[in-house]
Amino acid sequence: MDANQRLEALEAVFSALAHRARRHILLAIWFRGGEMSAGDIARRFQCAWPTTTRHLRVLEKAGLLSHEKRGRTRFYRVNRERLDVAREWLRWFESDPQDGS
Amino acid sequence: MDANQRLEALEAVFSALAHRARRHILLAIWFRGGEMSAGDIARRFQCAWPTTTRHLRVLEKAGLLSHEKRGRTRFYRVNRERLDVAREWLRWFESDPQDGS
DNA sequence: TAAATAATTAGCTTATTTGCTAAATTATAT
DNA sequence: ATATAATTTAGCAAATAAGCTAATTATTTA
Repeated sequence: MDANQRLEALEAVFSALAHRARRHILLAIWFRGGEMSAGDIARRFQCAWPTTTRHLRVLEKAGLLSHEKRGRTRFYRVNRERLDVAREWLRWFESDPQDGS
Repeated sequence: MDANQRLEALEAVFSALAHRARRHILLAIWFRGGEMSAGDIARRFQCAWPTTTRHLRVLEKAGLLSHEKRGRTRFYRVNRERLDVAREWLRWFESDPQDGS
């Protein structure tokens, strides 16, 4: 992964995590065993199904989810390791700041 | 901090981190020694000063920055510990998922 | 006090995001 | 073949976010 890809990943991951519903979806899938069908996800939330579908797409484009189709059902699962993109960015602030002025 | 405040904090922190310029501002201040004047921040970025001012306000409302006024200059500093709000959310995904269905 | 400097606030425009309903797609069951 | 179920895509309206310029506020210097 080159520097540019890493920047894009950062952008996508942090943007995806910015919406309450999307954070909620990730948690819901994770605590259901890491995998959940689109319908079950949609039913768990108040908003209309197409709205949830779009949230799923945003999460998937960010690499935080992937899906597999079994019959007419799509199962989404969390790509837990992709959250490291955010974790790594946060790590910049773990060591004391240098004065680079 | 009660549950509702924690949710609001989460919302504010992740929303603030969603914008490239704001992440960049945090890093710039941090690596300048943890403190930097509004003018120095504004000059470091391509966008107009008022745009940066608004980014600073978003970051400050999220608790990620605070400022102190010395003369006519405002110095912003990073509230490093506030990033824990994001770190803690990410920790949900550290232990293996439970099947709670 | 007037001019200059540091920064913000106001207000406007454009772009993006979010939510909705209706229509389309794909797969299973009758 | 037809109907039903699971889900997405299309397309629109409303809300939010982001950028800009011009005006304002507060502080220091001449």
